[in-house]
Amino acid sequence: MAVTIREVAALAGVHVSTVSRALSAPHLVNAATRERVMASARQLGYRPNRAASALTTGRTHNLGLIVSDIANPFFPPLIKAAQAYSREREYHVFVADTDEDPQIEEELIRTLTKQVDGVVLVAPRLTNQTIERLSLELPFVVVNRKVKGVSTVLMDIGHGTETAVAHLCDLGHRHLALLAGPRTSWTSEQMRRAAGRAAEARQVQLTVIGPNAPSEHGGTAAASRVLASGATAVIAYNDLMAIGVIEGLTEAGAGVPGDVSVVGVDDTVAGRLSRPKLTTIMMPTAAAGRAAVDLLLQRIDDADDVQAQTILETGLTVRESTRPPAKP
Amino acid sequence: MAVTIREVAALAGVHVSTVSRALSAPHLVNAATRERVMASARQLGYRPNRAASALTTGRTHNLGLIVSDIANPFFPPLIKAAQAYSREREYHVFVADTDEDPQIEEELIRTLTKQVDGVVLVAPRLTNQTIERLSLELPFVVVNRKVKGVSTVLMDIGHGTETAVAHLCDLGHRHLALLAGPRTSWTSEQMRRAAGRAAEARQVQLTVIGPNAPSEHGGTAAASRVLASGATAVIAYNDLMAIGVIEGLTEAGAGVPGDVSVVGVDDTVAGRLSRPKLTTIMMPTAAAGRAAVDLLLQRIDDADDVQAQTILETGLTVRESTRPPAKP
DNA sequence: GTGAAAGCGCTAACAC
DNA sequence: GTGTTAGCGCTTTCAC
Repeated sequence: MAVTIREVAALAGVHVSTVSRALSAPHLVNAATRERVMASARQLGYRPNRAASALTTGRTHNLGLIVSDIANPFFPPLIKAAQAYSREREYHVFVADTDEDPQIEEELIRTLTKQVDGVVLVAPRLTNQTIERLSLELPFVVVNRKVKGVSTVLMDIGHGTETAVAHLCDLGHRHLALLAGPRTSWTSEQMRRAAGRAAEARQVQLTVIGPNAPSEHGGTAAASRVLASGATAVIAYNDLMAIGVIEGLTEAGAGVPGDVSVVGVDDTVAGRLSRPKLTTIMMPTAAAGRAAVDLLLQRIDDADDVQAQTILETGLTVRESTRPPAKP
Repeated sequence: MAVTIREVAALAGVHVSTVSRALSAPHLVNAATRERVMASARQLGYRPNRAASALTTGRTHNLGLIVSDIANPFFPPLIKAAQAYSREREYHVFVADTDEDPQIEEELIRTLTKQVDGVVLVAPRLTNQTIERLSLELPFVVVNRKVKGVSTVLMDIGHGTETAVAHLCDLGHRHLALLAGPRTSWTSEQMRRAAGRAAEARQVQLTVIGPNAPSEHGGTAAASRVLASGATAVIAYNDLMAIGVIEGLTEAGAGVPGDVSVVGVDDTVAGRLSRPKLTTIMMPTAAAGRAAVDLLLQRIDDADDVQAQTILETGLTVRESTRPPAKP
């Protein structure tokens, strides 16, 4: 076994409790002894055993980060930022992937409960009710969802959607299709509403298609319905779905952006790399990752169960997949 | 605090140790009492506190997974597979990103040591010597690296590289460039050797350029040197770099694959999505993730420090970025 | 300012 | 087959 607080105490010629204090509450300890303790600790290469301290303090210094699909390029920048920021704040993070399955999600939270001080749920597939229930036992921060009593980080997709609709209308489109995401996605619901409002305001037709799987395949599968609807422009739930629908449309003989314009959401590498380069609603994923951890630690440290909320701006990145509609 | 083994014991009318046994060594307990214990546990929603049991058993049931850059599309499928497989085996995984920085990598391993039963190092940036030293304190599995005394999962990039060289030679190329990766990358070194051998065997010229950053930027930055070398085909260290060099070449007026052919490595979504679609050496990332966890758990459970090794096959995925050289 | 002692939740000898 | 006991490494009263 590795070096313990005992050995540090022995070397420094003090009691273990003094070592403990020197390390976690330095101001309670004489400067001279503190120095001696620190020196011994350094010399022995002492590293506190967090499992042990978790037992007494109830603080594990670990966080959970639960996402629906790590392989979706939306998540990695968020995970990366959350993890880097946690490391700065001396927290480790368990990253878990639920494969879009609410049951796995709940089970994961359950088994993680004892091992973490809090959990960040990104775009959960769980119902609000379930999240509310679980949040009684453990601090949560939810990203892209509103849940009563739970701190949230929201990316203002409503605004981004309006901008996208405006962009398409300005190009001259009069009939838009919206490819919805998973049924329990808050983001998808926000998009639907915002698109509905914006379309009405501008007097253009809107066809909602879905729910669809938030993947390339979800997009290709929806292509025929887009064509059947007669829409000349489509806004997809995310970049992956947008790329998929472009494939599907192209295969069906409809050019993008020649015949149909396509807008994605997330602004992932995928959209930047695929051709035509995707016009997409930018989601501030890295900022969201940091903000979520920030809120979570705040909640953990203060324990005044204040429900905080951070709203992040979205924007429209116009590239090559949108263009005025073909003249009939 | 949540429900403990004590309360379960009280409800079942037995001693805590009986509960502990019923849960972790059921065969040591009378079937009837076991049932009673189980029932009580279920009724109270008891979940063992792993931090506590870690303290006595020395087993945390956690693993560490350390990668250089989560945002590199090479990693997510590996992480996803490793995590899903760990979950099946009742392990949680800490995922950490080192930002390509060996110092962060070492520090991360150090702080993780007490909290995990073992660590998977994917394409580490640390020196073999450092890894050997660290492996004395904790079981390791290294992916795409050979380290004395440490179990490894290798993707046979040498073979993939030979296949790629053969493919380019068959197309008629007589001068190839190899864009090397980071200096401490085992994969890069294997590629260099295999490409050297294969080029010599086929009597074609090979120019090695690098080291380069394993990113798009690393690729664009190297484009001018590719052009200067006079090579008509280039094999890049990974897909990202390949995409970058294509951008760089295109900007410099050299068409891909018209003037120069480009081969990537990894077979990520990025390569499939970008245009021209990338010809690339396929790396079995998901399989590697599972294999790594498998080896690690084996090592943890058996403790006979046998050094195991799993070799995974690579292959060549031919798409649009390679073509016969332009006639001079 | 520092030491002594109890205890976090659990497991692992050792009795019986 | 089950209870008793000690103790994992650390923190935290409580004395002094």
